[in-house]
Amino acid sequence: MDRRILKTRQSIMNMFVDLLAEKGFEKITINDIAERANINRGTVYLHYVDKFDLLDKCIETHIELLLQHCANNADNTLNARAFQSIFEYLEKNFAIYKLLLCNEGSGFFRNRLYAIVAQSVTEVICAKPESNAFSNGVTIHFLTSGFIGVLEWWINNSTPCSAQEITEQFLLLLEPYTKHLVSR
Amino acid sequence: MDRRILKTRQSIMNMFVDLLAEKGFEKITINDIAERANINRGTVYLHYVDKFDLLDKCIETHIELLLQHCANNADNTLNARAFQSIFEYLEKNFAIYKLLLCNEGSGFFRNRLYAIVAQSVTEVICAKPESNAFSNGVTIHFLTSGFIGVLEWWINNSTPCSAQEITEQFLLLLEPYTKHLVSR
DNA sequence: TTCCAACTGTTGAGAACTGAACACATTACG
DNA sequence: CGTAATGTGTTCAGTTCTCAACAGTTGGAA
Repeated sequence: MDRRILKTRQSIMNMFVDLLAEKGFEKITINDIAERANINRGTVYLHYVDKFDLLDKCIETHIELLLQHCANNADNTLNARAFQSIFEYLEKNFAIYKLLLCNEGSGFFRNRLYAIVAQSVTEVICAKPESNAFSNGVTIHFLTSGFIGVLEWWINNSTPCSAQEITEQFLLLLEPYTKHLVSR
Repeated sequence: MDRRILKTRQSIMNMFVDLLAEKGFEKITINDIAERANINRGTVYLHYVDKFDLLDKCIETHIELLLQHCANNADNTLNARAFQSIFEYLEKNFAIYKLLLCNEGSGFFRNRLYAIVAQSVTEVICAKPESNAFSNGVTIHFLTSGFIGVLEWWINNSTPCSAQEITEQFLLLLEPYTKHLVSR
């Protein structure tokens, strides 16, 4: 891709996240973003239709980065390493993900993450021979919701424990239900 | 000016100074600069004919910035405030000016600065009624050289004292000769 | 209310930058 | 020695970004 596009989008996204932290989504204007990013106002519209679209794309990008990080650090999507990888990445980029998960985005980010996690869980569970459509649905959403809940709690409370500790705790909780599902 | 030009030149200059500190002028290639600045190699040639030209323009730019800083902080070019302003600016941008003054640039920067200072001194001295072409020449170059010498010593020894101290010391040295020239 | 300032979203012409290619020079290395 | 690798400086068609202008909307102060 043309490096101008990459630079422009990166600049816009970064300044957008900064502004999100400073004044909240409502009060952000396209002018603000353009000014901060040192970019012509019209250029913003070449990449995003409006600031809602920018928020969407921003969330999408950070979901992408999160998944990419996991793919690099863990072979499977559902093992101890993968979980810890997620927690570590969120910890490292705490400021951004705190914003996306809680204050702003009004659930968009959570929903996207939920869908992705649910998909991964589904793949693991439905691969098992003793699968049953109904009980599977319950299990999948129980596990997914549980995981997202832990994650939100951890971020909302400003990572009160280390990534390793939360991973261990979470795996401990998971064990009784899914001994045969999650590879350690 | 088109903001793309400003951004491009700024990026090139910054990376150039970084590389200057890292490997020295000789070993820098246009490829290095383009890569670091995240810019197409050809674009470098749109702004600078080669790396020597880049060094020239770099020096010129930093001379410009130095003068601009002085203009903002002191009304006259030759008073106590102006001198301190220079020392303060050099101190703040120590890394860059150390490079330009000493290691690289092989005297270009010094010469440019010398000319500018000499010009200022000349204007002050020749405005005095008792001016005399010959003795003026001696005085001008004695004062200019003295000032540049102090400045080089201060930078080469990594600013061994504060900007205020060096200014005071310098003005003290200056006093006997130019009591009637320099306004305090 | 009216007015004013700020923001939005769009357009067009033109400038800056892009990648890719080119021929040529210099350097490193078997 | 040859030759492979790396760097130089230039060109070109195509893309992105810029500035300036536009009409329309919104929100707050007089």
